[in-house]
Amino acid sequence: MTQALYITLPEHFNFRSTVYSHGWCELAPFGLDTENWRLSYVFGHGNAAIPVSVYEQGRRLRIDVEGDGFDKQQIIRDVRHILRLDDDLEGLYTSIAGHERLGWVAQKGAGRLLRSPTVFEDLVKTICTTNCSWGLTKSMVNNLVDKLGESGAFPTPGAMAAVDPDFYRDEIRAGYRSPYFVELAEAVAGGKLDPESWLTSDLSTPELKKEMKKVKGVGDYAAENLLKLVGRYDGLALDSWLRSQFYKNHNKQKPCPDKKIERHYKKFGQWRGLVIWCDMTEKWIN
DNA sequence: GCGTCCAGGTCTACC
DNA sequence: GGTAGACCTGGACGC
Repeated sequence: MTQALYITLPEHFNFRSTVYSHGWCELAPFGLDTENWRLSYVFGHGNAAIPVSVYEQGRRLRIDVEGDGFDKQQIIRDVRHILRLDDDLEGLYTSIAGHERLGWVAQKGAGRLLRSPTVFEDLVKTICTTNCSWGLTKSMVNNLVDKLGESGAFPTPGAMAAVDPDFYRDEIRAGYRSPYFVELAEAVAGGKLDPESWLTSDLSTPELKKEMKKVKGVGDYAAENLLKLVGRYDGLALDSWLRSQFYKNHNKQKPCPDKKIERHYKKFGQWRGLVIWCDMTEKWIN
């Protein structure tokens, strides 16, 4: 049985640019049907797995939900969260106003970065992006969902804490990250760490970054990527891909120190992390 | 077939 | 605070 829910879309929202904002739409339990332009996801609510399919219908977003007995308001809250529907990007658009190269961002209503329903899931996925190819990232995340998730949903901290490092090495193919996942899952499941609190933290960005880096496997890049996903854009989150794109677009293909990249985007202030991301991913969106 | 390199980096030991 | 070396995996590449 399929039920439909609807959300009225805000101004300056672009469904496709949000879905394509970064690689998250390729990571389970997300799925993308580009023929019909539907984004699918499997929510884990309690012990239930709830598959949904999200697509545009005029200025509304339609959510097809499989099954019954689910909490409609929670589904709507979660969809608003993953698509960043309540994010205010006026500051971003103001910071790039009149900029020749970046005019398309405001024009398209781009700048919203797709995220998972929980910071925990984004944290685990971010660790899966470090020091490996994108193909291996997808493989690790697929394995987590297939082997530890409930009916296609992303595994809970409890489920991830219930297996040992050998399981992560042998089944998830997580390599040296294996003990990091056990330690993280145990801390979250045991209440010692609450990544969800990062969404509303009063800490300054440098202090919050420091907190994030206490998690094993989270360094500068991973922390700054997570900061973007909790709505703070004053870190560039430089990784090998972003650096190579900068060299191609702004430095005649030649490598340069990170400080030069930082200088280039300094003028965009607290929005610089989002500006560099939009600047380097223009071809994905347009 | 085999060895090397490197990808959406981070940790630890050492200075 | 800065840096060298180690670290899983798997695909690409050269030989």
